[in-house]
Amino acid sequence: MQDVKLSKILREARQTQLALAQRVRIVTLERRPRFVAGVDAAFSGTRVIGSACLFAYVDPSQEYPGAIKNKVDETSVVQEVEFPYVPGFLSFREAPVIISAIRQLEPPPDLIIVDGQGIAHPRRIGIASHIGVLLDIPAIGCAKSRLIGTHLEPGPRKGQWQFLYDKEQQIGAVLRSRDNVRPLYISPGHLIDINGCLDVILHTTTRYRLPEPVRCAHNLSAQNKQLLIC
DNA sequence: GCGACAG
DNA sequence: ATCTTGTCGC
Repeated sequence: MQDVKLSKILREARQTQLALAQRVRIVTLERRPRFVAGVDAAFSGTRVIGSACLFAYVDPSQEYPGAIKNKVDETSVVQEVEFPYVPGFLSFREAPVIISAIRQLEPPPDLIIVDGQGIAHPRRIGIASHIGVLLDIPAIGCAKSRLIGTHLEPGPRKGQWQFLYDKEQQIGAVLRSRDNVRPLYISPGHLIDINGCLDVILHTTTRYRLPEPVRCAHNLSAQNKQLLIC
């Protein structure tokens, strides 16, 4: 990626995003997911490690069974990094490997929680929406910090939240996933709405700030990164 | 023109 | 994201 061509590359990437954004659907989740996947990526030199962890968290026929921690499957894929990190274009850097990892999960996930934004993005197509649309699977954006939007400070207790706005539009929620921790920036990726996102995130988060599937994927990526170095 | 800016 | 030890706080 040479700087001289970066502007041209971003121009094309932007067009891709505008097309994908047309396909994003924010709707009420039809049924509670049974197989929930968490995904993340780690970097080492010129390579990127994408990981996906699948959990059978939610009982579709009953109330959420609480902190079930039964991992069903986990996958990891290594690729050469081919895109720089540019705010607003994260998906072109991380989505390819992550999608490869997700495709190897058995069984396929009913929902995916992505480390990044969903529609809380300048063009409403953050990495969670990007992945959700390409795979046609419900997806949630679960970011550790803000990309765009304004919001009131949510209360200090777990479960307290505030809407994230872009102008007058509600694009997500700022959620306290644990008592006294920095809030998470939650936003619909695809085939789900804000309420659905809060419902799933709260029921997949146990004793840490991040939802268990995402935490697992993060650890797996870091672990494989080490194996890659040695 | 000056900041802001997921991972 | 990554480079990195000890340390402040609940």
